Amino acid sequence: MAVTIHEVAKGAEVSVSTVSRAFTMPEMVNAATRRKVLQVAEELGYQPNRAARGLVTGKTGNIGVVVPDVANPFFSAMLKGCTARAREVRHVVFLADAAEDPRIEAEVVGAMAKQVDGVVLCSPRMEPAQLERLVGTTPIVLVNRDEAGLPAVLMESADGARQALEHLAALGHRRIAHLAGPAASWAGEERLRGLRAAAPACDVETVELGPFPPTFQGGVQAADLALARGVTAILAFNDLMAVGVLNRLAARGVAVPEDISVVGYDDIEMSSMTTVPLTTVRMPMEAAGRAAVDLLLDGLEARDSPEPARRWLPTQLIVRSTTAPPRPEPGSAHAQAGR
Amino acid sequence: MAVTIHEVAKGAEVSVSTVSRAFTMPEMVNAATRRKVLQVAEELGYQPNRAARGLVTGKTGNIGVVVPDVANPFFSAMLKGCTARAREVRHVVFLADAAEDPRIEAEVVGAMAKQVDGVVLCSPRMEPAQLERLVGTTPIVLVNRDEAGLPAVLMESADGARQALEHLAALGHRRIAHLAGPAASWAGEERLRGLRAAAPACDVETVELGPFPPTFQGGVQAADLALARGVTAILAFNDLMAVGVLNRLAARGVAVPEDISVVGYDDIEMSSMTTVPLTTVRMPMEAAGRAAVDLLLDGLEARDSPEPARRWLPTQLIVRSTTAPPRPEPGSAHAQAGR
DNA sequence: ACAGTTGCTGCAATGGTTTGCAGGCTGATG
DNA sequence: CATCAGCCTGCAAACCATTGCAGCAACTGT
Repeated sequence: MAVTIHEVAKGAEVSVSTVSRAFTMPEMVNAATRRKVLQVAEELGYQPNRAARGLVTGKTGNIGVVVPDVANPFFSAMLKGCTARAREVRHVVFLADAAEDPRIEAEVVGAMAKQVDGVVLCSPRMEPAQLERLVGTTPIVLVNRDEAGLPAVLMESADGARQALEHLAALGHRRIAHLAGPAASWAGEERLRGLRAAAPACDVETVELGPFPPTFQGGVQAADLALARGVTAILAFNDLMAVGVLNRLAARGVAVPEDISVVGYDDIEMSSMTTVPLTTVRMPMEAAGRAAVDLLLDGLEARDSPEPARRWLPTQLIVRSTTAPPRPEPGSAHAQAGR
Repeated sequence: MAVTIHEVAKGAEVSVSTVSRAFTMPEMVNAATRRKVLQVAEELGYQPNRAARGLVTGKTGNIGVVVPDVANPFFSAMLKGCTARAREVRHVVFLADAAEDPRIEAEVVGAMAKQVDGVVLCSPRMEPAQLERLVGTTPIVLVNRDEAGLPAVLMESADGARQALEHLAALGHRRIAHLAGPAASWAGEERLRGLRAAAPACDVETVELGPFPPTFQGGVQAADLALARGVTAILAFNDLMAVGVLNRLAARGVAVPEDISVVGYDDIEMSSMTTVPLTTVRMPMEAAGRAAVDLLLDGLEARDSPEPARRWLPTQLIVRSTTAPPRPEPGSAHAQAGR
């Protein structure tokens, strides 16, 4: 059905080798011959079959990407980075959605392994041991997870948390709740680390709540708990939770940012669309996707480098409208009289 | 590097043919032999190389999916449906993000064509002529677009618009704005068709505005125009626009749903998370993705059927909190005195 | 005119898998 | 015991592309 290299060869009256070379090693074939070949190929609509090439060269030009959930904006942004970068370097991507299931994660990389040059694992949920088993199957790069021995692109989650905390502290907040996400989250641990490290210097007391599901519902659930603890600001695990918090707070009649400040994490699209736009720390998800495929491809070139490459991407606090100075305490010396 | 059928054959002391058959035509090989083969394969961690199989059988077990923008929740939901269904039928998906560019769309299906059994094109932006050219390259099924001669899965957009309109009419609205999306959108045309068909029967006057970009910004821009036209309700092209409308309305001090009703379209995740949850018509995006891969695979089986298959999926109005009866007109006979 | 380059091209092997065909073994039938 | 029909199994060709090697022509320098 589809047109092969043989038909082009026949059409251009050359051997298949020449056709092949015309595409992959242009300088090796006579300019006139090449022109002819390319022209015939164009007319016939020939597209090389990369699978066949992969068989002989060992390089397929495909890369695998597995995400826990494509419908999650955090991951779809990452995925977008991967596909965009892959296209730039003339690769195509195999996608697998693991449906948040560690077993599926392992299974799909096995299924893809033979057809790709390597796979990028976004926030893999699986155990280190399982991960270990996958290495050797095919080259791997991790995103948003740090496992000894594996190349990874990481985001400075801890630093983001620090920025958020300092921002809040500078506004005058002294008692801040942190709503944790899933216990197993690497990024979550990092954030907590950053928070704990920065808290003393900022002279703030953190109230650690959770874990909660990293969803809108998780946020509404957490809001009440935070409120009961008498904090003036809330740091949510991610934007989805933060939006849940915002909603619950509105429902209970507490004003944001007047009564309480809220900051999210990730900066998904939605964050700028809430009725009062969300202050959040931006994670460079798309950049992470791009970096991951670069790392993967570089790693394939340079087999030699002993220690696994890792790329750190900066995070940045985006101040919007859900943060403000806390209401002055009634008896406080600093209470502003006028106004 | 990777373990091939040959090593399994050696390990199980049989020929490669037998190993191959043990996997693909189990009933043809002796039960004991098969057990042995499967066991050795398991031990060695053998995974068949589907690319090689594809070369000889012409069926790769891969399907291509191209979307205009993975980061768009509408498409990521569709994509999720595709990947989920593909996994169930033991296929893997090749993903391409066309970045909303018709040229890229055409290009990527060309690039994938040889490696997949067919491709599903989600809301393709390209011209009918271009589309035509692609047919013949590889089997294709369309989603959310109706082009003569091609199998497609379609959503009853017109009916969704009808439901929304009737809902609004039943609440008492008589003058309703419709905010159109991109002019080239098939779904948009369908909706308009449904709207126009239903309006007379409902005794409502529609004010057709647009086209606008189908985004948050498009919505804020459109809101002012709608307001100026003195409507009591707004039907937006999609939820993103509706959220933009909501925001702009809030900023201008008009209360939703008291002063004006708003209904969106699509029912993306975000719709239920706005401070006042959005009334919208639900598009079965994930179901559409699943249906698309089914249609594609069925089409491959039954080459014979002459007329292209098409699957229509129902849409459904989801009433949440942005719709309510309009404020009674000051001089109206029906104005409620008490209260 | 000759040997040595240089530049281009074709032959044939290669990769991992499927599959048509033929051969071998077992057991049943006569 | 001969025949024949299943069953299984192996051999070898095929799929599409890449690439080392060798061949060939034209050109260089002498």
